Amino acid sequence: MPGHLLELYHQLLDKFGPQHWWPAETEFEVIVGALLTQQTRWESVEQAIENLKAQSLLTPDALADADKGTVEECIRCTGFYRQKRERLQLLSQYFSRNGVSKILERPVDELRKELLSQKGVGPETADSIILYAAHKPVFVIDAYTKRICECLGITGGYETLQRYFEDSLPGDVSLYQEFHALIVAYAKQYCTKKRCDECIIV
DNA sequence: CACCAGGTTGACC
DNA sequence: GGTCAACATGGT
Repeated sequence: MPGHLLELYHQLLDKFGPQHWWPAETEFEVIVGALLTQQTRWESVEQAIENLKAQSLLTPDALADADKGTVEECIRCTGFYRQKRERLQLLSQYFSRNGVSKILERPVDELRKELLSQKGVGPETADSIILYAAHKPVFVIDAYTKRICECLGITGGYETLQRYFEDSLPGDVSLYQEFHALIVAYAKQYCTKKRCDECIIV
C-alpha cells in the first residue's frame, strides 16, 4: 500500500523537526562533501571541508591544481584518503573545465549520466549532488533508506527504491531534501544494524 | 578489540 | 544480471 510515505514524512518531521540538511556556502562545497561523505561520518567531512577552506582549496581551479600531499592531509580524516584525493581532483578538473553552474543547469537525465561517468561518483553521490547542489527533485537512496525500506517490505536495487519514493511523493526539492535527512536522523537512532526499536514506521 | 560510518570500483561468477 | 573484497580513518 504505497501512499504512506507522505504520512511517514510528517510523522518524522513532527518527531525530529526540520533538519536543514547540507549546509554549505557554495555548490562546489556540496559537491566536495558528497564525494567525501562516502562511508564516513559527517563530522569528519566537516573537518575536512574546514581544512580545505583554510588552504583556500574549495574552488574547482584551486583543488584541481593543488599539491597532492596537501589535499590528502586535509581529507585524511574522512578515510580512503588516497583514492578520494585522486577522485576529488579529477572531479575538480571536470567542474573547472566546464563550469559548475553550466554543468548543474543541464537537464537532469543528462546531468545524472555525466556525473555517473566521473570516477568515484556512483548513484548516491550523483543524486546528492543533483538534489542538494543542482536543486532538482531526485530522491537520494542511502544505506539508511535501504534499511528502512526493508522494514516497510520494499525490496529492490537503487533505481527500484528511488522510483518507489518518487512515484509516491510530489516532486518537490525541499520535501526530498528534508525527507532524506529525516530518514537518516530516524534510522541512526532507532534502526541501527544491531537493533530496530520503537519502529514508528511499520 | 571488534564493529561501524550519509559508497564506489573492478574482479569474478 | 548479482556478489564481494578492497579502500583507511576515527568514534563507540
